[in-house]
Amino acid sequence: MQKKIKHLDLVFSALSDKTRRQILSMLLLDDMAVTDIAEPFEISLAAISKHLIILTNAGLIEREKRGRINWCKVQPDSMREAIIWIESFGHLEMINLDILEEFIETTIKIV
Amino acid sequence: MQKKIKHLDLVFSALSDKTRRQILSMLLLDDMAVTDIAEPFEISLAAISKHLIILTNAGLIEREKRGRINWCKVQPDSMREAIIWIESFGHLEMINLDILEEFIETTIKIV
DNA sequence: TTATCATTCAACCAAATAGTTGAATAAAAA
DNA sequence: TTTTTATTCAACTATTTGGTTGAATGATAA
Repeated sequence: MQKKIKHLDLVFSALSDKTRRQILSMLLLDDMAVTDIAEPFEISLAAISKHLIILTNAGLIEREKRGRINWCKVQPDSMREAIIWIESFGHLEMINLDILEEFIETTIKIV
Repeated sequence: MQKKIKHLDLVFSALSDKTRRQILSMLLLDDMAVTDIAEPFEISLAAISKHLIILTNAGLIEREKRGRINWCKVQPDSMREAIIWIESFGHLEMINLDILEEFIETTIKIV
């Protein structure tokens, strides 16, 4: 139970940064290497590396090192707990599917 | 669009603190005054007041001052955007309703 | 009016965060 | 072997965060 509390902190905290949400959106489309993830951003590679460590600690992504490439992939299951928590508000109304669909079409922009 | 980005930051950041999540859970049951919200916590009233300001800025709660009492109520709609964002992961699987129901029964504890 | 209650403000502190640059490590390519 | 590429580490800085205490404000009660 104590572990769960900590995990929720880590997940929400990880999601509270625009850069990290954008990274997750990118990884939704395909697994990527650290250098490629960093490419569209203007901050340093070391800064991106730190963001990836935070995402990894929250369980939101997983890493696999093959050769000198460190592959990153999104780990959607890690958000289950956060979804449950956040869904319990709004009196459990399921969200409007039209809005959801519209969102999907613009995922990358809404970060 | 820039505003939306900011708002998501504020919501996820507000949710990343255990005390604030607990406050939201309490407010789900009933509207409360600041002093009553602070009662179960061991930190100072001023610290609780700061948490409430953060929750207010994120739009997660609303305040109404009647007399010298500052009433707080949860504002579930403010989470819609966050729900949409977070739901887009896990490939849009709706969450398991059994898990959800179990969660509801223990809402206050899982913070 | 005076005292009390509810809440916030102001000033401060310690720890965490997000960024930097330059060096270190480790694998692949030349 | 030497060089290049991919990534992280180390040390540093500026800002933010979550907490404190004591004073200030503003409304109600005595």
